[in-house]
Amino acid sequence: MRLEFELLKTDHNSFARLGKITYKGKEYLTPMFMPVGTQACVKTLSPEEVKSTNAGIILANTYHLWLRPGAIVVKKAGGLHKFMNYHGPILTDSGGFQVFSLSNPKDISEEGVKFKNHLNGDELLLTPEKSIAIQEALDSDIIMSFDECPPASASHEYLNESVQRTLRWAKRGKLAHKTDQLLFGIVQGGAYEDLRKKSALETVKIGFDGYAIGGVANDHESKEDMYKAFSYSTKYLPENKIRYAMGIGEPIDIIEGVIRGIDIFDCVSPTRLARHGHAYTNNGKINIKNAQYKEDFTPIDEQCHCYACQNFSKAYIRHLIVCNESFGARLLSIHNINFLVTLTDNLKESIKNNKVMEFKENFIKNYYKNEVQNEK
RNA sequence: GCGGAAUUGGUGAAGUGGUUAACACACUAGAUUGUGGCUCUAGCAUGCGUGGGUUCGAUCCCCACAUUUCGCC
Repeated sequence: MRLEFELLKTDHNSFARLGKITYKGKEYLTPMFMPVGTQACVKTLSPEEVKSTNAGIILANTYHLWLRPGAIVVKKAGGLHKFMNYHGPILTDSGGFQVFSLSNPKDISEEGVKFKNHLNGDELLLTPEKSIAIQEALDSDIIMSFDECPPASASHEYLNESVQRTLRWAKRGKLAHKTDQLLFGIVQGGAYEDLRKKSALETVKIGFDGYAIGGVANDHESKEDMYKAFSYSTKYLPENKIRYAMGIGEPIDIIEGVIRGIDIFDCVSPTRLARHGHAYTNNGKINIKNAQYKEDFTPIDEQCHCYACQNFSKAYIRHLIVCNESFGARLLSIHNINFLVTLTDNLKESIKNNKVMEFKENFIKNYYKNEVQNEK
């Protein structure tokens, strides 16, 4: 096994968990936030800059690397780690999310999903076996089962069928899997407890090295529904395996996820928001393009230890973003990833002290302070 | 000094004797959750150089002035 997980402690007042991942002799604690590097690159950042944020695992995407440069090219390069010169743990998404974002329901069959290659229009078929084969060629450390990721607004009837299909695909993927890479199963079922329960129990029965919660935050569903999906899933998952909330999230969603027993998270938002000029702070999200920062020569966050905050002012970063200089997106990406990693570090501390609920109250008080004032 | 042309938001500009002055850029905000990397959404001239006149009605027609520009002396 490339990577071991050990549950160290559970919070006394919630389902929050402190865990330890061991990889190549190095230890990484959970809860953990994983930055996304879809095309074998965390957008705008070098591997050194990614490491400077203290991020552990990073993500790459099967679908995108399959199209470009091709799984064979990455294999010839010696695998993803060598290809992109990142030697920490890497997780690959199965392409399941692209089922949701790039295809129509009618393109989904028992065999797999038909895609139109978004680059040249070629018709492609992705199947559970193919997804596993590509991920094995990429040689990431954690690979994901190929799932269907329907919108949360789908009917109970559709979600039920979808859960069944995802289970059949999970079995096929597990059968096809031959390497020592960890294989994670994915729980679906929208915000319905019966479906999440069935999906979780059946997925566990198949037996995976970790379990993900999918189908959340993909349809502008309410936060309440998202948190239900977390609770209804983790409730039926084994204690000694990693739980992973796919595509989450915003700071508050990470906190709520941790409280409901989730260990790892990934999200594009720190890097995408960075490219669009937004920065996370403990006092809420700011848009650094706002005119009020034009002559603000203080860092984004006085307390922050990231490279951007240690060396540059809001006025300078604003200037870079306004002028479309890529260094601006890079600095904000470093800051935003660092912010989420620090958030999960703070969560680890509060789990140790059984103070997760207090931490959440405090965080909300500061983070949404300005919005509350504006409402008054 | 004489003659011609021009003058429309921060910018480049379209336009018409008749309801809310096109479009683009810039600007001002907002959005973004398993990333199709510069995207999407909204706002932004109570006014068309200034002053008069003609007209039911003028940014548009007429006159004067100002400014810019071209040519000539």
